[in-house]
Amino acid sequence: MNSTAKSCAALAKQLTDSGLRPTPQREVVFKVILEKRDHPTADEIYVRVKSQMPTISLATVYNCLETLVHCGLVRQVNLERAPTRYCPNLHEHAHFHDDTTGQVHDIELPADTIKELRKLLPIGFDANTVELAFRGRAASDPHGSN
Amino acid sequence: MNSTAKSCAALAKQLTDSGLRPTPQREVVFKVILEKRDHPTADEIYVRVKSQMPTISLATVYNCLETLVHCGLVRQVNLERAPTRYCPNLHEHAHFHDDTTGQVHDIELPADTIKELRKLLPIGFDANTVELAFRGRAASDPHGSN
DNA sequence: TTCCTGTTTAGAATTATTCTAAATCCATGT
DNA sequence: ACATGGATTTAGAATAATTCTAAACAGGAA
Repeated sequence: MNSTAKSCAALAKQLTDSGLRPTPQREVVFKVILEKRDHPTADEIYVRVKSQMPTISLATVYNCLETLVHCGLVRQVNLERAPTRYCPNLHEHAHFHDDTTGQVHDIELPADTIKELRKLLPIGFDANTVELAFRGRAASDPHGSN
Repeated sequence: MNSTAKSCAALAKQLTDSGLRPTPQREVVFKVILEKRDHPTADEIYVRVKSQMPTISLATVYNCLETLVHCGLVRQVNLERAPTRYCPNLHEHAHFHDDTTGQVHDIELPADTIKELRKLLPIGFDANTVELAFRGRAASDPHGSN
């Protein structure tokens, strides 16, 4: 089971499973996020989508993103005080925010890292999400990611 | 060495060390953050400060906060898409954001947790900050913190 | 005192996001 | 095929957090 969302076929299924419609707007937004995995912001997604579907509105992009996040097809990444970014990598992973370039890199984690981190919580705390984010600078092209 | 900022005396020193002036505004903002450690937002700080110094402006509160963060007297906490919060606990610690109440709790971490997390970074990545945040719900008063 | 630089202030500006209300779409029942 | 109703999209207004701007102010060095 690859936890990275793969295709628009998956999209249609996931949407209808949630009682939602696989509309052209949702498809193109999803496609754009899959295409270039650089953690784009809503605005960047808007620009990219417009070239394929010039009539789409920014509000729709926000709507679609909300829907995709809700269905678990896309993850939302909030780093420091900056526009929210979107990420189709559904693996448990951390993010590295490069202060120099502003780019966001995925950092894959050993299988049980998040599980271990959860154990650090005192009793009484029940986390449904764990976010691990680094900030700093990355060598120009650390491992070919973007 | 207690890494939690303790007093306004410490403030004055830290500021002058950085070539900045220990102004009344900076002092009162700092005092308010120390007083009630509930991770207040800039706006909440503004309200609290105004009762002691009614002429202060919101912009000044933002300025002072920026200064305090710069001097390392206060930490900035950004959780999901919400107003930035401020925290005088300078220990390495994580945050737990309670979805139900909106409250933020400090989670103290074993001494080397952050160091271990840093090791997970591929070569070429050099992090100067590591943020670990949980979201979920906490038992009504998990351990008397707020 | 005068000058200089750092600081504060009020209000305008910016930016990301959400809201609103009207238009449109689509599946369904007739 | 056709009307109905709920979901979706749209454009633009509204909101909220933060930053910017320009003018006033303050305090220390010359």
